Amino acid sequence: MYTIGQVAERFQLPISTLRYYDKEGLLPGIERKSGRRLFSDVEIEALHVIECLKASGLEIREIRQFMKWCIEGAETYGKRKELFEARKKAVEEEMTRLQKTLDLIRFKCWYYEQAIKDGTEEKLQAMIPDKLPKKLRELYDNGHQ
Amino acid sequence: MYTIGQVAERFQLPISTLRYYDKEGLLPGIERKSGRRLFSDVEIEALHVIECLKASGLEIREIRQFMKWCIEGAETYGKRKELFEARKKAVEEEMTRLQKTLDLIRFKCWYYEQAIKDGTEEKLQAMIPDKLPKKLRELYDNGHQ
DNA sequence: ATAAAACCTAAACTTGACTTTAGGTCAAGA
DNA sequence: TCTTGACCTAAAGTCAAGTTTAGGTTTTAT
Repeated sequence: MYTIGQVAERFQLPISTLRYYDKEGLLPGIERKSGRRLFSDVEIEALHVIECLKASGLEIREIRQFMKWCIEGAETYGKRKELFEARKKAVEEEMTRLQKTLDLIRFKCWYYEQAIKDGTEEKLQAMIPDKLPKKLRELYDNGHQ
Repeated sequence: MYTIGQVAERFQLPISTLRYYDKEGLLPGIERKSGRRLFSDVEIEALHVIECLKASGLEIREIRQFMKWCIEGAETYGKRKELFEARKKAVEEEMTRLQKTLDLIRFKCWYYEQAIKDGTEEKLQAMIPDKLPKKLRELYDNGHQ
């Protein structure tokens, strides 16, 4: 059993955030001793899942719904699985988007490197439409679809 | 030259968002004709960069700073390059984080699949600590570092 | 010429996820 | 015992990134 301070330290989260999660129903059935929250391994695991779902882009209110399903037991296995399947898809799409973002960023890094190395921006801008090396041209185009 | 409506359509953004970007200084020096904004290729390119920087996690106020640097000309090449280098690092880190998130999500998908297929949650939970196939065990651990 | 569609501004409002504040309770060490 | 640090709640505040509203102007199609 851990105090709220110990858990905050372990997850590197402010205590106020843990209280907020509890208030929002993300830690249903957490034990109390004379008013103080007692975090057990169940809550530690819940916090791992909360961080995972948050990182996947899920909102607090949807995480609360998931926690409700957990309490309802076996009858909600299907809903819970579908939720994670949907998060999988969302995260995969976000990674694809970030990969495209990265392509354009890499192009811009190269672009400014050239600009610093050998000339004015004007020269370079004239260069983009047709004289770009094939690989960089692809990076540029990727960023602009 | 494009109207705000045409650009909104092209980028699939609400018109109000384009006005907001302009108000926040993200489209410096945009032309006007009798009060109406006229988007040229310069603004189209700016919007591509705005979407890229936003996707990388940059805030509006920092994108405004970047746009100011663009106006200042060649003397800010260094600052602009450093900004993109920093965004590259940030996006790479985010992708690493999302990969870990995905590992845990995949584990949860598998977990609920098992739960639905062959039994109660209790049996499964007892199974996690030691009887997990090696590959899934790794997924689980990845999600909990 | 006129009416609808597209545009404009300023200012207020919204939303989500916290954080801060104010005022109090509890417990462990000196 | 006392006091200090860790904890508690409710309610208000904050912040970013828009969105909505209200009232007005301009363009375009009939």
